[in-house]
Parts: sequence; structure tokens; C-alpha cells
Amino acid sequence: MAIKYELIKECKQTGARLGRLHTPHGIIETPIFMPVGTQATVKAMTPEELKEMEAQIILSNTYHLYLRPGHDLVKEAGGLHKFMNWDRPILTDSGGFQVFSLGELRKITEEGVTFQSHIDGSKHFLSPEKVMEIENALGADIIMAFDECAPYPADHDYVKKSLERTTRWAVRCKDAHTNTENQALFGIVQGGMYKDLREQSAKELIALDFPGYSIGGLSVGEPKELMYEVLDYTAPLLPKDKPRYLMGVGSPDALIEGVIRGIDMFDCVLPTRIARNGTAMTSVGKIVIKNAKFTRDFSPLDPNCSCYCCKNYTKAYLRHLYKADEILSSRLMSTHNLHFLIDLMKQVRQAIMEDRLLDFRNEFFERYYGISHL
RNA sequence: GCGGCUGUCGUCAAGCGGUUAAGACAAAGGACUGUGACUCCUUCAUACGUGGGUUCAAUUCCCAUCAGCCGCC
Repeated sequence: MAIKYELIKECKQTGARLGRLHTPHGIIETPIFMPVGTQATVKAMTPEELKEMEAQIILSNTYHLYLRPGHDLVKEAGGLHKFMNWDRPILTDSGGFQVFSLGELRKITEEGVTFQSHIDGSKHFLSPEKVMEIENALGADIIMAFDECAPYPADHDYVKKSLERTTRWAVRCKDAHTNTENQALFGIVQGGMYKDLREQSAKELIALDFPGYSIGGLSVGEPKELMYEVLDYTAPLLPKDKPRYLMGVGSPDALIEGVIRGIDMFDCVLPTRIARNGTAMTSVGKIVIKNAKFTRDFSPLDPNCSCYCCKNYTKAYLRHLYKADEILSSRLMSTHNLHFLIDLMKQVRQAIMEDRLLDFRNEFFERYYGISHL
């Protein structure tokens, strides 16, 4: 087996899980936030910088690397770890989400997905077998099954057909995935916002005995309360001895709420994307650095932060960099936001250890959102 | 001093008889959740150098004046 999940303890206040995930490239402490590096790079960050902020695992993307530079080339380079100079664990997403976000450019059939490259318009075909070939070539520690992420809203009938196809694709992925010693294949639970469908999807996938499970099809535009409701009844369906990964979630509140509902892993482009667009997450809430009120603010982004950005630079300087369209703006803001979420999860783990995650949540929400959220 | 050209939002700049006076940049605010994203959205000239005149109507035509630029002495 490529990975092994070790449940250390459950928070007495919330039931949140504290654990360790053993992978071929090291141990990950869970719950964890995974920075996203779609194109074999976490945008604007070097691996050394990611290590300095204590990133333990990063995510990359099958769809993008298949189109460019091509999985054969990555394999020729010695695999994704070597290619991008990252020796810690990597998870690759399957391209299922791109099928969803590509919209007009794709056509889904039982066999797979025909789509046009967003880069040059060329036609391609991805099937579960092809995706496994690509992910095997890339060589990540954890690889995702090829799924369909249903849109929101979607009617019951469509979501049911979609999830059943995702299950059939999961079977095909499992059959096609041979490198089980070095790469753990995760199944993806779908089912939209329907309880019976989430139950059906979870049941079908658990029967296939994957080393880990993720919950997909959330954070696709539905209200947060609805997402929490889906998590409330979906997470408990999953095996306790396997890691649970909520895909695409990264706002501080959703991370905490997810952990409370039993999630172990998260990934999201949010911290790096909003960083590049000038927004920082801080211990006292969001900051839009371009706002005029920061023109002469010579204090750090977050007074309670120990990241490289906060230790060395002021809001006034960061605002200047952003407005001047300087590359360093993206680098420093990304450094901070990633550090912020990684550190948030560290605090969450500590709170679970001490059986006070609910207290931590309430304190955090009050500081970050200025509301009790009780 | 004499010719010529130009004066429209902080900047550049369309419009040349009846327009809600384009657009771009800047500025101000917002969004972003398995990255098609240094992207996207919103707001931003009762005002067209100034004063007269012609006209039903003038940023658009005429005169004067001021300012800038380019020539020539």
C-alpha cells in the first residue's frame, strides 16, 4: 500500500480528527491544507519557500500537465517530484474538475470526455484509463480518480446518472491503476446536494475499497450552509480508517467547519489567487491591499503573523507593489496567505489535540468575521 | 512682433450643428473556493480654455481674448 492513515485522536468537543498520513514522500499531519500548484508550480512560490512556510503536500493537475508540457516529458524528466524539485508528497487531480469548468469546450460520454484544449483549441480525449496513464507517468503520491463534477444547481436525475457514471469510471480507474505500491488512488464521492445520492455514491465507492476518499462536487456555487449540510451527512459515511479529502475548499471558515465535520484534507486556489489579486487573509479578517486607507499604513499585513512577508514588509509597501504591478506583490501576498492557512490548520490540529476545537472556531470567527457564528 | 497649429475628465483621446460627450490609462470600491485568472465587475465630464455672436439648436460655425506648440524675423 502506498499510503497509510493513522487516526491519532478525535476532538471531544467536535469529533474532528487528528491524524497522520504516511506517504512515499513523507508523513503528512492532518487535518491539512494543500497549496495548489496546477502547472507543476505553486504560482509565484519556490519549493524552498513552501517548505519555509511548512507546506507538507501540494497538489498538481493532470489536465494541465497532459496538455503542457505533456506527461511523457514529465516522466522523461524523472517524474513530477524531480521535474519541479519538490521532494515532499504530491497529489494530482484527475482533470475531472476541468471537464466541469471547461464548459462549452467538452462533450461527456460513457467512454470518456472529448474536449478542446483551452490553449490551442486542439481536440483531445480523456478516459479513466488515459487519466491513470497520465497520473502514473506524473508519479504523485496520491492520485485522483477521473470523475464528473456536476454543476450546481443540477436536478436529481442528472446528478444520479452522473454519479453512477463516476462510479463506473472509478472501477475503470482502479483496474487501470497498476502502480499501487507507490501511488494511492482516491475515489471521489459525488451526488450533488442530494442526501440519497451522496449515500449511494459513498456506498458504491467504499465497496471498491480505495485507500482514501474525497468529497467532490461542493464549493461549486452553492450557499455555504448547504455545503455544510451535505458534509454533515456525507463525511460520516466514509471509513474511519481512511483519509477524507474535501476538494476545492479553502476559505478559513469552510476549512474549520469542514474539519469539525470530519474532513482531513483540503486544497484550494483561493489563497494564491486572491493574493495575486491583492487580497490577504489575516487574523483579523480580509484585507484588500489596494485600498487607499493603506497608503500610509506602515504596519505589517497581520500583526500576529510570523511569515516572511509580515516580518519584513508594511502594508504601504505591499500596496505600492500591487499598484505598480510588481511581481514581488504576488510573491509576498502568496507567501502570507499560504502561511496563514497552513498555520490555521496547525492551530486547528493543536485545538483538536486539546479537545477545544469548538472554542477555537468561535474565537477565530469572532476575530476574522467580527461575528460570533454561534 | 508676424504667420500657422492646438486647446474636450488627473492623463491620452473620439466626437466637428441636435449624442446619455466614445474609448484607454489613472483613481475609488468589490469579486475570486479540485486555477482557462498579474483576471473579472462596478463607479468616475449638466462638462467641452474664456467672453461674445450666428442659429430653433452650438463642444461642433464666426469674432475676440487667453494659453501652449511650431515656424519666421
